[in-house]
Amino acid sequence: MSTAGRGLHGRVLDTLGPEITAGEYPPGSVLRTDELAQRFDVSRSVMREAVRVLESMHLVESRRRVGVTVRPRSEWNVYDPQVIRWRLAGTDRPQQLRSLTVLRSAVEPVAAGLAAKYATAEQCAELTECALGMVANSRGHRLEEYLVHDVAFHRVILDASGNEMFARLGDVVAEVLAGRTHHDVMFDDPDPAAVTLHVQVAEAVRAGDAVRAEELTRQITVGALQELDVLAP
Amino acid sequence: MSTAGRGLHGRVLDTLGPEITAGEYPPGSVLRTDELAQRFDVSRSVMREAVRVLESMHLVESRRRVGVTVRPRSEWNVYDPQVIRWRLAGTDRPQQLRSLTVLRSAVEPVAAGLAAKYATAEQCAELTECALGMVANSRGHRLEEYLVHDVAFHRVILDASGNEMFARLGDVVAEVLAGRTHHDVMFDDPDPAAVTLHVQVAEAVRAGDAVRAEELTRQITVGALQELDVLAP
DNA sequence: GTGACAAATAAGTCTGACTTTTGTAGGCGT
DNA sequence: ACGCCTACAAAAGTCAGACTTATTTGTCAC
Repeated sequence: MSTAGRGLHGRVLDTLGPEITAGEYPPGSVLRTDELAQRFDVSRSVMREAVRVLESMHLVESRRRVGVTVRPRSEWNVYDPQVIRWRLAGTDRPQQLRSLTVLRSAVEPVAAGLAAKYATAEQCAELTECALGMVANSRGHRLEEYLVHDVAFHRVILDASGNEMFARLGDVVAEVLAGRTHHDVMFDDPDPAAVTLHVQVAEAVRAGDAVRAEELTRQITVGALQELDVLAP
Repeated sequence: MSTAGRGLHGRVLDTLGPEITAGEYPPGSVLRTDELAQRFDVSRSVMREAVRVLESMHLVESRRRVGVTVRPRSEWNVYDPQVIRWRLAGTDRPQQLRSLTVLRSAVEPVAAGLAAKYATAEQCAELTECALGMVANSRGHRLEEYLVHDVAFHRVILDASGNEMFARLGDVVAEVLAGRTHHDVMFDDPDPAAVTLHVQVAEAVRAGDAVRAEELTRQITVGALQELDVLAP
């Protein structure tokens, strides 16, 4: 599911990345390439490649005669899917989940409005299909099946918006939704009101009613925010 | 201003990155590290580090016995500031500018609403100061001075939202605004209505009126979208 | 205290040899 | 003709060692 450490440097990142994003090395901490290479039992070339990747994510900065210093959280590339995954897997999970949900509340309504304008007939059909799938699995502890359709629904909306940057948030939304189902408290069955809203959004998009699609989606995201407030006050 | 090629691999990226994002190598194209190393006159180690960075941005994929293949645009990490800069500097500029402006139209209103809730007294003061600076430079061809305050204004809003992911869009917004002033057609003086809106947003945030701050900011971003439609239909 | 100079240090770079994976081509039998 | 298996080759991946360069820090003279 994850990037899967293809190559040695990837395996190094799989443990070093989460350590850094979890805050195990406070900002300003200094790591030395040689020591890291020894610790992970890899050559310096491999270690350097790993450091370069971390550097490109703005997690660390490498300077001569100083070492590899950890940058403050405020400078991280928090939109990097890899960084997001690392943070979701570690101690930063609650804050990361909140940030992402707020981001969703900003982006998804606008995306839905655009989808109402630009969605193809095929996308409309797919959307309706997803909504029906959600309805069909909204009762009887079918959380896994429900999740699949929920994720697909939001992916279609983001894709249909026609905005490449919105579309790229599909993976992120997928992980937020999956996280809600698997890790966090989830009621036995999804909120019926939310299910209805999804169906209505599909209708609005199909009808080309941008204002309505946007407003309905806003209600969905407001619900997600409230859900979060209940769990983590 | 840019990342500035610290180190040899950085200098390689400064030319190879823009080439890829400009679409000079169509998706599926295969590059070989040895050839690239020769072309840029660097050692393979350095070239490998550069490839690793491109790989972490999902611009390319490196596979044994095949080479370094360019990935389709739909898989790029389009939120990576470096990728954004490369695209803004190349042939992708119009599309990138549109994507970012649409993203702004989604994020900034919500950010302003949150800022109205969470902004500190200091941030409110800073905001008012920026708005005043915009007014003061809104006439008489003082585009540069105006730009400085405009950028600062939006940065404060995004920071004051309290959402780390919104805050990280400050640099992006800065480059969009700078691009509008420098590269694209810009009227001799900024739109007076936009200036007024900024002042009103500052007031609304200070007053803690989230709904009003959001709505006013939405008007600002709608203006930015219309501006774009005029330039690139 | 200030300035210049010297030493120490860690990243940066290059090279060459070796390993591992994997796509492809060729041979074989059915 | 078709499928399967093997052998080869190509390219990335890895490693070790020697060398370079920038930057900090400490020292000494003034």
